[in-house]
Amino acid sequence: MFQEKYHQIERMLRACTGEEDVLLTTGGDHADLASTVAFKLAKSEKRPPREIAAEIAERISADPELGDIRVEATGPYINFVFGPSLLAEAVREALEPDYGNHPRRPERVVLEHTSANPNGPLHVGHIRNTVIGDTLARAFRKAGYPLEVQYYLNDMGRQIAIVSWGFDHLGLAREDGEKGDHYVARVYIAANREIEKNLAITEEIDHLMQKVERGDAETVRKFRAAVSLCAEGIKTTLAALGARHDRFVWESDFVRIGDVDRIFERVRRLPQAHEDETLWVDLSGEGFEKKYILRRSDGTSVYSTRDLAYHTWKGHNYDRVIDVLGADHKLIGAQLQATLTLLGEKAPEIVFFEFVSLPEGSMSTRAGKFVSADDLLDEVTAKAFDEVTVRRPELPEDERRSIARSVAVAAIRYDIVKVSPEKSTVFNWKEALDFERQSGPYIQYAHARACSILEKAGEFTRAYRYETEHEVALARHLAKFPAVVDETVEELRPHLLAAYARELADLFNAFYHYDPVLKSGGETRNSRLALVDAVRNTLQESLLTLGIDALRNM
RNA sequence: GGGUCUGUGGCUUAGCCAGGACAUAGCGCCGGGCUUCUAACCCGGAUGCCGGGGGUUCGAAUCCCCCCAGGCCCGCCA
Repeated sequence: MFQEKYHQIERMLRACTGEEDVLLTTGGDHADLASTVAFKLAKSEKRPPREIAAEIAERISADPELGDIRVEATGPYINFVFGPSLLAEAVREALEPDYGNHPRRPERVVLEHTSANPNGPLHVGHIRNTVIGDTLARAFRKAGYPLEVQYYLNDMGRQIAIVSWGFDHLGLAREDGEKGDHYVARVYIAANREIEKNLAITEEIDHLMQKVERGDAETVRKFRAAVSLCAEGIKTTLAALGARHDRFVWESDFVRIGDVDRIFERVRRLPQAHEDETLWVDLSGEGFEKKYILRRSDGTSVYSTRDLAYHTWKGHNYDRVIDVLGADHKLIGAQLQATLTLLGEKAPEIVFFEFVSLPEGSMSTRAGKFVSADDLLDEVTAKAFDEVTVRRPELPEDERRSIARSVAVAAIRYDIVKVSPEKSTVFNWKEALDFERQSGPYIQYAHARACSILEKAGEFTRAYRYETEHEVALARHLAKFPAVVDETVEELRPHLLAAYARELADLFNAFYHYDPVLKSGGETRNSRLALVDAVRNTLQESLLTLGIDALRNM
């Protein structure tokens, strides 16, 4: 309804003013939609904007196509306010199952996210990638796109060689109950300590990398074993966070099936290519200073070469290619895009997010300086269990445990997704453990409240008459949800969805305190119950899109 | 040094790309509200030269230039 009315009003304003861009936006507190086109016309017509706004408002309000929308000029602004029948329509739409879903769209999308190196567990920096990526994935599916989510497993990098060397030489045993990824990190950290003590080991690592690139069976088997062990642990963590990948793509496959060699051949034919002891591309024409090296002097490929092969493959199999990457990949991401373009391939769209650090500085798997996602989940779940036990002591323990797990994921995911990706952040335990306003649990709580009211209400006949300030504000906000899903996907900004859900919870809580539902009667009661149900459904759909459980009880 | 992102009340943060109506909200602080639909809640109050300086514009947190501060990047690592 909202998007339809937006386009209708835009059309009417265009017809009325002759302007292409009629400067139509959401009107905030003032209106559902508002235009500042009068300012623009004031210049060419040399007349005061308020005069022009008044004229436009008058002409448009005379048009029967307008329907149940009130137009008024407030000074130079032209405001459009939805009338009662549109508010009723908004609530009716918000009651539909899968509210916010868009019709199927044709473009096949591949979204890559997380793709952390399998040399240790995911830490609080990695899961910013996971939460942004998984939320976008859910939003894309809601927006109607056929989507595949991929994790690119770097299984032949230097750090894997180090892990493999560590397994062979350090004799560290796996502890009881130790997750594979944490075990791998322990070996990786210890191996790095050895390398610091004895630099000759570096040559052994180089040798391992040459062997794996040549496809030496024993070395490949060892690398795969280490990577699998770590990846299993990572998958467990991803599942606990509610993030699902459709496919894990192994980097070494692109070497094995010959795609990397084909990239070498194609790059070599580029006018920008240079071949001495290495193969490199001169991207100075694209604004990059340094050589973009794709083949080492020992003949092996580097990460960038394999990434070119991977993205070439993605470009051939999908219409849109999207990567979620940390800001430390900005340069290499831009070089990748530039080189793919030179090769005539599709360049990916990249969503960058800035770094998460600890109060004491940057995180480092190699130095063992990080807060793992597993530890974070454990701590937050323990706190959530305490909270739910205080509030709902009568619930059986297994139910409290289950609620605590959902609340913990909500707290963690929301805490991450609510911040714009371009902001760098410092991990903070106090904020991570906060379940109050502007948190995931706060939104879950609003949803549970709505469920509770509906449960107590029993049968009722829906009505749709909204008059109080709080009812009207809620209905207006409900109408915007499909547009927010669209905007999230178009701008690749998942925090828009986070803000929307929080605002809806805020409005619902205010309504809850001012407008009694069960104690009202007749059409008011039926209208408010329908509104509560519509809010419940919309909160549920937005929480689901954020990867947060919509609890009925907490 | 070059590139890039960020800088909004004590702290965290929205708005910036597509310039307009009193700059968004939370935490913290002060003061209220639970025999009433779940108080993980609500209401009121104090707190802002939107990093600094120029410019463009009828109008700048938003666009342009310079400067300052911080993060990240600048490897035959990934």
